Amino acid sequence: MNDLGNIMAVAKKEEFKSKDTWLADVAKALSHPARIRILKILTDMNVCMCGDIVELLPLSQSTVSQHLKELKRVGLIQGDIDGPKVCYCVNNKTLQKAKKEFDKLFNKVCVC
Amino acid sequence: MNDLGNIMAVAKKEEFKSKDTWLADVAKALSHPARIRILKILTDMNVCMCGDIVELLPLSQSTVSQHLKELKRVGLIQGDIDGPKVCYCVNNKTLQKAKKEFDKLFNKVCVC
DNA sequence: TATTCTTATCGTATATTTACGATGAACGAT
DNA sequence: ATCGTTCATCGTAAATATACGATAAGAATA
Repeated sequence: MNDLGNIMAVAKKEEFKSKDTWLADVAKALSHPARIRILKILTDMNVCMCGDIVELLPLSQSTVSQHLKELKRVGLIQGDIDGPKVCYCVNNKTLQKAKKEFDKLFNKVCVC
Repeated sequence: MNDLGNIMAVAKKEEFKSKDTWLADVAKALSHPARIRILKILTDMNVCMCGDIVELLPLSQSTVSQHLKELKRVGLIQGDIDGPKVCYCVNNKTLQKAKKEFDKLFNKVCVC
C-alpha cells in the first residue's frame, strides 16, 4: 500500500505537454468502435437523432448515450436540443484540428 | 447479477466492422500522452533505445516498457534487439495506414 | 565464471471504462 | 392534467488500464 502510488495512475498524465494531452484525449474518445461508428454515421448519413443511432448499433440506449457524451466531451460532436429529441452533428472545427494534429504525428519518416 | 451482462463489456466490441475496430484499436494505442510523446520522440529525434526514452519521460522503466508494448501491439512501432539493448523505431507502413483511415474519418462536412 | 547493463515480465493496487436496467427530466400531444 | 416519447443520469458489476517496485532473462564485459 504505497501512499504515493495511489494517485499516480492519473496524476502522471498532467506532466505532459498540453498538445500531447489533447491529442491523447481525442484518441481516447475514438478508442471504441462504437464511437468510430457514431462519427461515421453522423458524417456519412447525416442522421442526427440519438434514437436513430441507437437503432444502428448493437447497444442499449443508455450505452449509446454514454458514448455520445464521450465524443461531446472532447468537442468532436455537439448536440442541439430539438423539442424532446436531440440533434447530434459533428463539430468541423474540432475535426479539422484533430486531422491536423494526427497528420503532424503520422507524417514522419523512420530513419532508425 | 445478470449472467449475460458480465461478458458484454468486451464481447460487444466484436460486433462492429473490422475497419472500425482496427481504427479504434490504433486510437486506443494513442490514447495516453506518454505514448503520443514516445511516438514523437521516435520520429522527431530518432532516438531508439528504451533507456533513452525512459530518461525523457516522468515514468519508471517498467511503465515505459508497458507503453512501448502497447504501441508495438498495434504495429505503430517495432523493436529490434541490438545486443542487450532494444532499438525502437516507428513502422511507416502502419503510420501511413493510420493516417489514411483517420483522414477518411475527419474529411467530412456536417450538414446537420 | 561472475558481474553489469538493459529490458521485459510479474505481482499488486487503484482508477477508469464499458455495459446494462431503472429511473428521472423535458417536451409535445391527447 | 395526464400520457407517451426521447434522452440523460444513476447505480452497479466486470473488465481493462495505469502505475510502481521487484525480479527474471539476455547479452556484453571484466
